[in-house]
Amino acid sequence: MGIAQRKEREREDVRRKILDATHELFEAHGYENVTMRAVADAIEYSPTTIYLHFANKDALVEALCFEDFERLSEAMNQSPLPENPVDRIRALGQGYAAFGIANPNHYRFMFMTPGDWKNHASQEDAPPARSYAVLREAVVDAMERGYFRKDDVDLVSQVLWSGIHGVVSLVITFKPEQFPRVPPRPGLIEASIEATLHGLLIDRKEKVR
Amino acid sequence: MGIAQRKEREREDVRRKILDATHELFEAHGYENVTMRAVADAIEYSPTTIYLHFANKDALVEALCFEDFERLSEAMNQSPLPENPVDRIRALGQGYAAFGIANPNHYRFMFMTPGDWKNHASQEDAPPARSYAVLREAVVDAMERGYFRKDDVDLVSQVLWSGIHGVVSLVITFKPEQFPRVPPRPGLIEASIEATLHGLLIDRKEKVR
DNA sequence: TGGCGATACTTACCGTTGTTAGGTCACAGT
DNA sequence: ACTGTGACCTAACAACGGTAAGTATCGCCA
Repeated sequence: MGIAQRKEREREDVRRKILDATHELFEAHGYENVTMRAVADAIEYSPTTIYLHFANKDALVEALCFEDFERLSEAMNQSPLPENPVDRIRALGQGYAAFGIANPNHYRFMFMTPGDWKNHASQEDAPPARSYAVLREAVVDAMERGYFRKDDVDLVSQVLWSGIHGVVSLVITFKPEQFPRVPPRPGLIEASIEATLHGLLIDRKEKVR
Repeated sequence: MGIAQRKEREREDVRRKILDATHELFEAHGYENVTMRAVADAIEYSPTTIYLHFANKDALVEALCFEDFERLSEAMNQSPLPENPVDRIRALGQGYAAFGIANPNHYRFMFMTPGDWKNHASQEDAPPARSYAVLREAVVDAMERGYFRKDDVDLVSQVLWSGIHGVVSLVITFKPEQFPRVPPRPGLIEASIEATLHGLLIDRKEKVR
């Protein structure tokens, strides 16, 4: 019965081609300049073929978005994470920021564009929830080990997340070369992480770095 | 010579109508659902008339954006600002956040969408620069009066700005009703401001509130 | 071997978008 | 009264996301 499997494989190949082509177009031209026809041209199929694999453009981009969350998750867990929870939060933030800066168009769609994908994304096992869970765990750890004041874990996690997200999205939106008057300062990412962390730490004189 | 003035006034009236109609459509349906034809319908002119006042859709939205920056500036300076620089930063942050939450579609275009308007926006007297200048001044004040460590003023200003921007943009993107698993915690805005502030303050035991 | 049914894929089209070309028409200046 | 300017509209363009209906290919069973 190798035939059915071969057909399935071929189908998967086309799907992969579509996703890869979309990924590249995304990266090169951003979301609003990615058209179904451009994707079709890139993979050398007619535009309608895409609809055999994805219900519509939203579904296609959503699928791509899910893969990007996987990549983000990898970027955040890439080096072995420090055992110390505060250092771990630092490392997570750095990985997160590096991903966002390196993939601005993807980041923009993932975190700066409203869309229905969130309904699926809020499921327990979805990649977005997993990345958040890693941060949350570090926060729990930091509280248990006395680095952070015991508080609403999600509140503190969201303070940390929104802090780093603010830096990344600001840098993405106001690209230095386009906004020359007050360009994002070098070291802004580190400074932001440190400021938020120090604001959350119980005793700032404690040796954390 | 009242004729030329009357014509100029009429012309300005149409321009105002266009901007007001766009503003309302923006608020009601968000950026991507605002079409030139919808604006034209709203003001009871043909679509082409809009092009007599604005070069294209981008220029129209950019003009609207500038007016929004004025409104943001007002929202931030609405109540008499506290004399204490730290309290002032708090008040500025609250005003900023309130504006963003109340006008998510406008905020999204102002701070979460790249565009060429930034080239104009970076001019000294443009509203975006003015809002930033108010914050910056508070930071200078806070440093001079010993609340903040003396440091790169723009770096610290941007840390504060990106902190509050992160909260606002996250709340806008992940609307609680659409992202039910981990909705933004109540008090997130205040907690974020406080965390960043405490992280920047020289002596956290100092009585600042 | 020849016909059948399913699946992959395309062409042609629909309505809508931003935008432009070209024409109409009122009206102020001479 | 004539003319030219400018406001305004109709009609159309190309490109978009998406659909309907057709063609062709290929494995399967007689």
